[in-house]
Amino acid sequence: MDYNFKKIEAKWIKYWKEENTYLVQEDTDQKKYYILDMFPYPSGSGLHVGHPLGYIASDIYTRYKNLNGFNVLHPMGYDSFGLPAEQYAIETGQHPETTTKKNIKRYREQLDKLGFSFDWSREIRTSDPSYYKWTQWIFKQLFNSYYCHIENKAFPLSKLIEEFERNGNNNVKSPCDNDTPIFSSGEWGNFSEKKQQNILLKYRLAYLSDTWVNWCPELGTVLANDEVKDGYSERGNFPVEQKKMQQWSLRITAYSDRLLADLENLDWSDSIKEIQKNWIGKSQGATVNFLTEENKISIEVFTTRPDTIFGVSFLVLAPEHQLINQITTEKNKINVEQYRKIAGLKSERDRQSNIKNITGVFTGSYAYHPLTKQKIPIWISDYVLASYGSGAIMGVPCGDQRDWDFAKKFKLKIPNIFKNNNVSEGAQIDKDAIIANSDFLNNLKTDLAIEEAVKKIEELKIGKSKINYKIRDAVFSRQRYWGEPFPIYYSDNIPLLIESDICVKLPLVDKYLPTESGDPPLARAQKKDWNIYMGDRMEYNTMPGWAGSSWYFLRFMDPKNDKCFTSKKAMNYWGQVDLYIGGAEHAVGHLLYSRFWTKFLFDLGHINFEEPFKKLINQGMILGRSSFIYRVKKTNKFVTYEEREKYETSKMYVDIELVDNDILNTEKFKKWRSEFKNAEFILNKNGDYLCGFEVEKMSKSKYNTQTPDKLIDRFGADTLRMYEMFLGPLEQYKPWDTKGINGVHNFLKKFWKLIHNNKNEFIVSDLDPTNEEYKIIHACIKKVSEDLSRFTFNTAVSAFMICINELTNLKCNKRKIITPFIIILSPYAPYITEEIWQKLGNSDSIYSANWPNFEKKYLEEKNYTYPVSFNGRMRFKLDLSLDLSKDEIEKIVLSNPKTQSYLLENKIKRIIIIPNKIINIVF
RNA sequence: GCCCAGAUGGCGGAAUUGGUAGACGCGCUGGAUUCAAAAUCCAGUUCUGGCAACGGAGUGUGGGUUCGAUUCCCACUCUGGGUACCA
Repeated sequence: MDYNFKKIEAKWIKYWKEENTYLVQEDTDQKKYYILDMFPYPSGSGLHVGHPLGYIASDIYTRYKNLNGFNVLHPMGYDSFGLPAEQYAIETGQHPETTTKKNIKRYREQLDKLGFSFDWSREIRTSDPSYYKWTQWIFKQLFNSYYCHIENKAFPLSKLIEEFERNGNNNVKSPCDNDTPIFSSGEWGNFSEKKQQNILLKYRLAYLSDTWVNWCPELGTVLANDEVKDGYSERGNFPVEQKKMQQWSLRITAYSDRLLADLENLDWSDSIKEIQKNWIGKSQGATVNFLTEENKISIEVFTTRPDTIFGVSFLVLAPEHQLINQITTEKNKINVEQYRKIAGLKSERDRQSNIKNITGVFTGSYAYHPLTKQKIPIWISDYVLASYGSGAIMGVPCGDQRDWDFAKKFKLKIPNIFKNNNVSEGAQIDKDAIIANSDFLNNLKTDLAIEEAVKKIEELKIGKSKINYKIRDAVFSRQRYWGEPFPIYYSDNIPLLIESDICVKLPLVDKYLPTESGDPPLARAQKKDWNIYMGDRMEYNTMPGWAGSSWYFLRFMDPKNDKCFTSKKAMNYWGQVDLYIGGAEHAVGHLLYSRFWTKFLFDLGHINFEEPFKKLINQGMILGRSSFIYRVKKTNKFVTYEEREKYETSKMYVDIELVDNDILNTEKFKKWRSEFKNAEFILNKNGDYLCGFEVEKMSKSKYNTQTPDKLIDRFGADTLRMYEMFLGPLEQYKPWDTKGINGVHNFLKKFWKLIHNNKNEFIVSDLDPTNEEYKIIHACIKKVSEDLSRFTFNTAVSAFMICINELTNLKCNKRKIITPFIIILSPYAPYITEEIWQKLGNSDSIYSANWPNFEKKYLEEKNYTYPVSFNGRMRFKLDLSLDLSKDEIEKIVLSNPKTQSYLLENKIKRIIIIPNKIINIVF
């Protein structure tokens, strides 16, 4: 083998480690650049080929920036808390820390092989107490803060307490729980300590509230949406219901407006900004109160279309609405109860997506229309969500399609409120429609009618103008073991902070399951198992996966600091992340929460920037091919793909390692998980179990991951790096396929051959290059520089190939050409270029070289080959001097005999000549 | 359902501002080398008619704007991602 990549790569991994080539320090003489990858969750299946895609791109850009004189921070770490490790712990009894450490070791080995320029001295792990100590610290800050809408920022709670002592809460404009009472300073002073704490909890940015969870009674635990399939638990296939549970929440809604407004200045893709915008979901509308006929209960609805108020013919409440019990008449109680039970089994997503299957139930009660005083029926339906608006809507079948469908199904009235409108076909959703049959709103267009309607509603005191947000406060607790414990204990049922600096460490437990009474796993820990224990009990919940990832970019700047989360000095130098690369699937989770925490820390003066990530690139996913098996419901029998329709089945992922050519290895499958030990199979005619498949996201939960190891072994990391880039644009989604990898490997071999003789001896020429050779290398420098500056990593690979093809044709192995070539290639293929850099006689790393400038003079052209088109269709080409004027070009073209043969008898209408571009003759 | 993307040869993709559609690579076909194979090198390769010269069609579908559309506009189809406890 001439190009011995194995030897070369092993040599340079060792060198970089020994020489600390990629160690980064603050250096105020140098301009900084901070490049960050979304750090991985270290799953048991190892790094898959999708992970390095972004890391390779960021590594290439890091090296490019570095060669251009920047001091580049490019760290890596692990988001090491998470469900899969816990699941594995439940199954095997191993502590998640053990498996996590093992997985991290594996990841590190894989990452090292890929030749990344990470500064590993800065590695962080979110599950390490030295890290989560500071996650807890941030939680403490959130717990001890409230948001002030007057100054539009967060403040320490002490400021709020002072205000309560002085004036009560009458003038306070701060987001708080809906049931917060109004009190005077005197009343505040007379409240018991417990009552005061309860009230403060209603203002804290981290607070306790009741929220809905997927509860699986049989497993005695809360499930992630991911773990629920069609209303059953993926594990064990048990029914799942919705249950209310007291949990920690973070008041992200306080920041809605700022999170929305500041999107504007971010260098992020429009689509991701749009996703966040829609997630925040700011809408201007109004609340309207409807009084019930009998007991005069007021039902508040929220609407974005108050202009359609005269079209209301019914009200709909969410099945969870608090007033239902009071409203429902005796006669309808049974129906309503039944309906609520069924709705409780459905997930929110099911309720929203199943619009063809309209369901609902009548409460038996009526409300008065606040303007027309007409009687309108009050219904319950699961298409109304308790969590949005007020959990109740006014049904306007004439103006809203869902309302129209609902009215049709239950034979409710559909009063028309638009000019020239026919209500029998469907709702009128055109925003330009003119209002009719609506008293004072007649003949108005939507915009104006909304204004007038709101004015009237406020005047009559039947409602208020209101800005509503779709975004909800973020639920911040999980009933899990493998997450950050809260620095919280309870005394007399009041949650209190552990004030000392000590990190509350995860206690040991005997099992990673919930207790028999349904408490989270931490409730199993004995008092002595906690490194700190206070009050009646400790908090049993842990923090969610996104806690640690919401601020990790700050810790990388100063990862070893044990005095604070990151020193001011480090923060002032590194500042914002200049370039953040990661998947678009984090659009509203991680990317929104990090923005929230950054703003919060900014408000308290801990950091001096308000947005974490200046520029964001979303690498497209590398998609995998998942395999599926079909379990016959409520059994341990699995039916082959062909026969699956004959049974009632649920579709399940199966590890692609157990599948070859879509045929399941049933023996391996039985050993896969203990629950399948006695699995039975219904096979096809050939006696095989055929799996179904889908091309989709590569993910551990889909068991469809492919690792890079085998490819590195066969082709080397330089080849894999270039191939992943060559696959297509970074941002695009693409299915994984190794077919083309040979081409990239051949390129490196070809390059090697150009500068080595038959005996594999290195050989370069010291002759001066010709203009032609200079032109080739400078065209390549130009193309690669441009491509890198616009992040099109794939086209640069072609440019390298073209360059080597052309140099090979000229048999050019001149030092003055090869040197700049390896420098621009080094970000892509760091190993082979280090090797050649050394062979060229350099004693330092190629990492300390300078990026070459391309020189225009080598690329200037005197002539251009014009495509000559007739009616836009290219017919022939004409090589012309670029000095010619338009008139001269026209003369030459018209006098060309070919022109006549295409024109024939036709008269020329127009001739379009764009110098250096095209000639088009229109006839 | 809702929100966001994407669709170009047999395959991955290129065409940067509306200006030669298919760069580069894979695969395939033929040839050279070889006892043979691998490796390497050379030539061809969108489809279609034709010996050829040269035509016709063509960037998911249908329409529009333009001298000119993969690129801009409108309507749709399919695929993927997210949808609040996977990360």
